[in-house]
Amino acid sequence: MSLERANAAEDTIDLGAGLCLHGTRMRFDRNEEIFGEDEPAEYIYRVVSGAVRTMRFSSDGRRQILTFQLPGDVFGIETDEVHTFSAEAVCPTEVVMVRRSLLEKAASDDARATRRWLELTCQDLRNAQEHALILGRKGAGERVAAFLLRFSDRFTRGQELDLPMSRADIADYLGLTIETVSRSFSEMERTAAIDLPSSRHVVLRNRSALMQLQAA
Amino acid sequence: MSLERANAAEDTIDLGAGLCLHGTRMRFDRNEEIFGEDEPAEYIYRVVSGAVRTMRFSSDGRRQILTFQLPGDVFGIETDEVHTFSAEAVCPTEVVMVRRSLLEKAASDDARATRRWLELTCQDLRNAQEHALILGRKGAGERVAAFLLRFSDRFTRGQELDLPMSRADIADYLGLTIETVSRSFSEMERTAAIDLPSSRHVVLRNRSALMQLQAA
DNA sequence: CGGGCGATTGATTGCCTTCAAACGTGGTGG
DNA sequence: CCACCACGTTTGAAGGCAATCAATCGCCCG
Repeated sequence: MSLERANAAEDTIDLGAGLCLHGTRMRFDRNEEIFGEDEPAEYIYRVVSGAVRTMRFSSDGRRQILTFQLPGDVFGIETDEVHTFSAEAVCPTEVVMVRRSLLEKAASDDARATRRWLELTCQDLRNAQEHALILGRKGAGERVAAFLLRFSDRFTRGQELDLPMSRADIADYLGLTIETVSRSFSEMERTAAIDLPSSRHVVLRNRSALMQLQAA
Repeated sequence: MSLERANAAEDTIDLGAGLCLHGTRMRFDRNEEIFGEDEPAEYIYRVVSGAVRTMRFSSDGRRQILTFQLPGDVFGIETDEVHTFSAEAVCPTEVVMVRRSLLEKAASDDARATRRWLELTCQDLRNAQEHALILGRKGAGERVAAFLLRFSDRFTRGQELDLPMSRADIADYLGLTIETVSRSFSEMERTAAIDLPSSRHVVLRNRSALMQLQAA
């Protein structure tokens, strides 16, 4: 019984102050689309396990990854009726999806829900601005170092991170090419800032060296 | 009497639905700081005339301009207690500043105020994401063309725009150097996409050519 | 008329991209 | 169980685009 309740509790998006929106759990395969740009925004999402990328495409097909969403992150909540970006699973991923109408209802019933929604959006905005700083004013090595440090808190166990995403994903997040990202990793390994036991597994050997590298 | 009321009405920030926050008008000289990063966020602002740039600096001093705020635009409203970016007047500028506590009060009294706040933040987020696409995936000419088109609706009279900002500002907004921006303008003039009667005055001669140029 | 600042133009450098090839690993079928 | 294939990654060589360095121009203001 308490187990049932615990499971039920997990299929929600928590807005704090005891406000939980109930939704349904959903699985997505690697590279499967969760929603597309210009599609009606019917649901909001929370990552349960795995990882999600949100992205936009330029008219000639170049891809810019806007964010990586990790377990616990909420995404897809815009005030717009239509998604302004698309979202895909980076790897096999579980999400909870909640009808947007439930969020709208909660927001009109309880001011704290709107407030929480606002705070989530502000957080996204700060992240986007930090991202703009990286894209506009940093060199390749600096971008990759900043990437590792930015996500080291999130998918880390000690100093070891397991990257769920490919080099192509990192490249499209940082505005670089696959090759340049790979070279930056190799360079960091040669300078003993990191270890690369495998391409997706990074060990931060010298965090302060990374901090210095990142310092655009 | 009616004139007095009209003037008073202008010293407000309008949240829609009849919600107006009263503030005080303020003038800033060219390049004068309005607020700085990490300063307590005591006020929110609306541009009355002139133009404002918001920006962040990397640790070694490189500047990234995040947005240009034009008359009518509201800026400086974050949920954070502290500004995460700084703001300066691009040219002699008038703003209305409203105590943040007034906004917080309005938001806790009226759900529509929070909702409006949320919508403004979402708009900022969309702009930031569009900006990321430009910074991450476009070449120099494409960036400058996108810049002209993006702002052509705002400070335009017909096909003529008066840029309030310097080449340095444009460069720091687009993640380029002054020289590259200048060369892009010259190139556009040579290909008859624009005219440049003076460095701050641009005439859009061939809008579809610009659209094509921008198409990353 | 002279000074200063912003903008333009030119020459060169350097970093990242592009093109190309080899490597390694995980998965599949023989 | 091993061979083979596909795909992601790494590495190398060459080229291109924007940054840098440097000089001139034009304009506003004193």
